[in-house]
Amino acid sequence: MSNEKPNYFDLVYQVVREIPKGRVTSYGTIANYLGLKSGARMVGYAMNAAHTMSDVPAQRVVNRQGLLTGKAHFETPTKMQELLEADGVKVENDRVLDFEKVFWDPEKELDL
DNA sequence: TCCATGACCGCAA
DNA sequence: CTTGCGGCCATGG
Repeated sequence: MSNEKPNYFDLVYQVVREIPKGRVTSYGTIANYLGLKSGARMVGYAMNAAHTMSDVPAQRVVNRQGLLTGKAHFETPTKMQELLEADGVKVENDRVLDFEKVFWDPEKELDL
């Protein structure tokens, strides 16, 4: 029988893990890359579960505006910003600076 | 088993 | 220009 259980969570983790250091992406971008046009919500939900994973840099995943919407879900509300700055991404007022420059598009950069 | 919510995004009025 | 609503999958009570 086809046990094809497409765990979208796992798919999201895989993409997030491929995010290069110093780069960030958005939920919708990942969702779109996986084929979930409007499944951005589930991507964010997957990040919530990603807390149990250590290989999933959820701090590199922000919303479409570059706002650290999920910073409140980290160990500390400032942990996300700290991690991003540690990666070389500058954050100001819970927002990623030069978001367009650090933006990472899997379809363009990972698509080989 | 059913209902409601969630780290979102896109479109319409 | 701003505001409001629907849609996607999964989890919890």
